[in-house]
Amino acid sequence: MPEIQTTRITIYPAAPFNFESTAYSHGWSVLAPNAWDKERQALRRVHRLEQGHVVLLDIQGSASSEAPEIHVAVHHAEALSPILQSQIRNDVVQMFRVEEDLSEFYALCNQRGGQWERLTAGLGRLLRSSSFFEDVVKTILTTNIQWGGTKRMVEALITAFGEPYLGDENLRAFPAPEAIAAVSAESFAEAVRLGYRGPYIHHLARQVVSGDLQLEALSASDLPTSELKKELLAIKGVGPYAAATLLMLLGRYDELAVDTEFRKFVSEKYFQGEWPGQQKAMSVYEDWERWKYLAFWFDIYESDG
DNA sequence: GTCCAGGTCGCGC
DNA sequence: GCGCGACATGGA
Repeated sequence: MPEIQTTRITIYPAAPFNFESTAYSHGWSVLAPNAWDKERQALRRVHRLEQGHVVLLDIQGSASSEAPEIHVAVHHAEALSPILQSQIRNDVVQMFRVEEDLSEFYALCNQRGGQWERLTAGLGRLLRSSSFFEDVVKTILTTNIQWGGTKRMVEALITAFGEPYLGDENLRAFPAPEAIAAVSAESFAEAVRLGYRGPYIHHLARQVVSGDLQLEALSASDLPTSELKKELLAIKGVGPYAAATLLMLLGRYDELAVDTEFRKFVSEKYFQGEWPGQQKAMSVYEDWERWKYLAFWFDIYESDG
């Protein structure tokens, strides 16, 4: 057993920034290889670096909302070069959307008043993954399945193809596309029971590895949302719901992800339990301009209490 | 056993 | 462009 070292990295987001609400903002917080430690209000993640190192991240926020800080404890065996440390910093910055400017959204929240004002204290950031590949795979695995099924499939995928942290079979990182692409579609389907989604994931991994699909470049592109959406819809397994979810993950909130959850909530809250049709349902959030997704998300969140 | 899930695909019209 | 059945899997 190699000796474990801990390297600490501190990130200083601009205020307002609420760590807990970002870390625990949606299902991604508890979807492997992430885990939420409620006691310590800490996000743990088995994290694979580009060069193949696997480290364990323990991420916490500071108490102060005036001068917010993110404390990352990196547990590792091999030495962590400054380059690797900087990569980890960038990954955490992406996951927590440290550089996303929500001031325009907050202005709309203040106009609305009431429950919406609470968000302006640095809420509204929804956790991302450190790679868009991981976000796309996970999003495809949320379609036509209950949340329990999504968790099971993601865990199975990680168990079969994720690299372990220090040889610990129970702590594995999210698989690199190369690991999935290395096996045949048949072996992949046998190794991980993803149902009809299996071929989509395998094909996606092969496309990413071959360079036919430049996912990470796409995620960083400044294409207009409508064109970006077209590119996302071209991915097998990604339809209107998944595309809107992925746009949200990329910080574009103009599209609503219409699914059973959306239908149920909007019907009940605004239309006496009747589904009014997609156009009318979406019109509920029309005046949120390019912040519709966040408005819907926190409409549910605030209604749940 | 039967139904169906935070949908999407591929067809036929 | 729109409607419709099929789709793998396992939990409810």
